[in-house]
Amino acid sequence: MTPQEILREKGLKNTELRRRVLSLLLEKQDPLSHVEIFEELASAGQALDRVTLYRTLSAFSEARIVHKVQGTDGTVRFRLLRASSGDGCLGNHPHFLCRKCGRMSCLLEQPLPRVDVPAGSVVEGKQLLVFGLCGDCAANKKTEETVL
Amino acid sequence: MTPQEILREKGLKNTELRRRVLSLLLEKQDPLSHVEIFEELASAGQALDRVTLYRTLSAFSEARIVHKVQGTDGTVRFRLLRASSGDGCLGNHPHFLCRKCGRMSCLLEQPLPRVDVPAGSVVEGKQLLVFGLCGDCAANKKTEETVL
DNA sequence: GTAACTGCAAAATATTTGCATCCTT
DNA sequence: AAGGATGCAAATATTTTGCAGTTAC
Repeated sequence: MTPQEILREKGLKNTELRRRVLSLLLEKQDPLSHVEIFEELASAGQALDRVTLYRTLSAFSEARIVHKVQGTDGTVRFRLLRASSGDGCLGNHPHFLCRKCGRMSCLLEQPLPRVDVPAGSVVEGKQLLVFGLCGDCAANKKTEETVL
Repeated sequence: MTPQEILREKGLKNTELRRRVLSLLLEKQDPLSHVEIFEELASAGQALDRVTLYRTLSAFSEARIVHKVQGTDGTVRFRLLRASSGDGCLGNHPHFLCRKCGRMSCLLEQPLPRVDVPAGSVVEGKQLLVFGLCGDCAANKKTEETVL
């Protein structure tokens, strides 16, 4: 799906910023933070307002174009959902967060476990976050230690 | 374990604020946020500095007196670990967060699932957060809907 | 034309740092 | 006495709100 198609389907206006954010999310299939998106777009040259980006991401989240993933680093990240993502991503899978480089990735193939909650509680969703070092950072760390 | 004993065991100085924070965490066995702790102690009458509380909670976290739980609401909460908690809490269990009242509770009896990560990654920990409505809020919500 | 969206200013919130002072050990 | 802990001021970072002007439809 193209950015235009996504926006049209959700009844959101087809503006340049929104297209750019969606293009970026389509390109990088991992969850991206507000800051990552801001810097990526800003470094691509164009002027960009943080406030508008906040509102854009909220709008996308409410329209269920993206899902929000809360990292153990305190930062929320956003990733495309469903058809838009091209991989049928529903958001209901674990995520991996590298504490060194801060990159988050989806562990798409794995299910979330069933969790029993106290009687009377209503479960609306769940998030499973695994953190540690990604392959790259684990490899570099080894190198650093060898060097030192 | 008493606050004094916990502090002594970890080699932290036995100050009044620290004792008060630990007493509170011992009393309420659920994870509490910075704000919750601040307000609870402040409403108990005594003067209290936010900065000191931040530093106190960091110190507890580094000393592994507490563990940090990141909520999907963006707020970190703290709970006693191990012997101090009286229930052998190691932090490695799911948590439930009520999106209405904001209370978080530990689902102590349940394990965290095994998660496969890409080859080369190093797993240091994981957090499973279930969110929705707690028993109280679910019950009240029903009432509200009936009334309306 | 109209509602939605944007961009700027500013407010509100959250967290961190520096430093002088105080207190526990 | 000495190092750790505190409290205040201030810097920094993050997110939200208001509003006037602009744009997509």
